[in-house]
Amino acid sequence: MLDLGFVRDNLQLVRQKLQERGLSDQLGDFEGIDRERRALLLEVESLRARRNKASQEIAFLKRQGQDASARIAEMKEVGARIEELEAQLKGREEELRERLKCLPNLPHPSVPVGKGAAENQEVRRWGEPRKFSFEPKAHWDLGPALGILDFERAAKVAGARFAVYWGVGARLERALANFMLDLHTRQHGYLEVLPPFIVNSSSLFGTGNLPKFAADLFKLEGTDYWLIPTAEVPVTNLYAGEVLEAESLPKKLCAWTACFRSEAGSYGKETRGLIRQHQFQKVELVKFTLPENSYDELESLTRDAETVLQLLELPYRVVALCTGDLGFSAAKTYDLEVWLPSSHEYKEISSCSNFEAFQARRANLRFRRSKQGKTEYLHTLNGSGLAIGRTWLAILENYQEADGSVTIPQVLRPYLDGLERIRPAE
RNA sequence: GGAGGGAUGGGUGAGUGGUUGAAACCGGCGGUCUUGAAAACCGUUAGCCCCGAAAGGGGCUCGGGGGUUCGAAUCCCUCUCCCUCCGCCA
Repeated sequence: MLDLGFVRDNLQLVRQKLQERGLSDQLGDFEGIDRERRALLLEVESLRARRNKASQEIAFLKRQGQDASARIAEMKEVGARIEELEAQLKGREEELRERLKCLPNLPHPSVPVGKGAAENQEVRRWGEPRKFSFEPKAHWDLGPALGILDFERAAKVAGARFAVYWGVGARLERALANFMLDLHTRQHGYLEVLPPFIVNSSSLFGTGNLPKFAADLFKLEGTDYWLIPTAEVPVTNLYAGEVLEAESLPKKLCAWTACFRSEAGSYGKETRGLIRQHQFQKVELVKFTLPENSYDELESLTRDAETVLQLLELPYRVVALCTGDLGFSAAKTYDLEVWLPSSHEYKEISSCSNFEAFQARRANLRFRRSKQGKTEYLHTLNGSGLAIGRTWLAILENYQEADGSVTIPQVLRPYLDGLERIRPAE
């Protein structure tokens, strides 16, 4: 959420940034409503001041055993007037809050201006896509042929966009989770946390998923519980409402969770394979930082995520999302895209973002520079490190052999009892 | 699922309609004393918002929301969370 005072003082800028995102002007008569709001507030508060003073007089008169009925009658009227004005004030505040809640974050000046994914800017590439001496297969052919991936039975027990992993397939998924968690906790200084996979709506508001994006989520019927679309939601809200010490920043957390997405509106898009599922696993990196450090922290967080791909020796590129492709809460985002030989393209496998104080304001995440200092909003960042399902499929496709077997990347072998290759089941 | 109890400032905890934004204690900060530290003593110690150039003035907040009242931390309703007991359960 943007700061009310900031929006008031920078309406032009906010309007321009909205436009750069390719969004229509949702501000409406922001200034007018705010002006009315402040006029009402002024009047209500002065009436309340009057009532407070009179209340003391009434108390005094009563204690003296004198008659206070005249003052009481007078205050009865004042009270009614206050009530009237309060209702109006509440209406104005509500209007402003509704607008503010639905306003996206402002893109950072370094974010390229553009309409959509086509105008994202490639920042760097790593690794050389392998030259195949045969036609590389897609993972949705390789996996089932190896007997480690099964969409039919998943459809039977759940439905479309679910998968069942069998045997080594399941182990590979688990090995990837362990490998990523070990890397980030041992080499990159993150603290592992295991959060709830179900959250309340207040947490989803904190990260910016609500109120606008309820359709992307699974809600548990008859409750205020939602399945998490990413560990970002529970982890970012861990310190909601708290005031942290500046010395405790940055806090670097990493979490393995299942993630659940309704994928409403994506019908017909990437329906085959593991790319777009209702349920997948992910290791998420989350940082809470000082405002002045957040952009450096974004660079290092992105590098931490890239390290996973480098160690797995999967070719990838880094792109800076343009204004038109940027998520609602993000001020700046780098996507990591892994090479997929079957489709001859780079496919998103991680998204690393700086949210600046946008989520901090919504979730009330603050810090203090000194004991007697003022509280300030901290900055939040997160990135996938990595999406496990997509890493799994990238390994299958990039490490496949002509006979349909798949070589296990070196770094994963210790997690699989030294297994070097997945071969078709007998 | 059933029955009961609770939520007050950084912490413990008092306060059951009127100078209570809130006692006391602990903690924190500043000081006195000391070579230094401890102890002791003294002082100080919530947040948010509005008006204002500032000085200053005002408002709101005792888990959230609503109500009663001239006036609510205190009374009523409701929601959330926590605790105890019973049942069930990994």
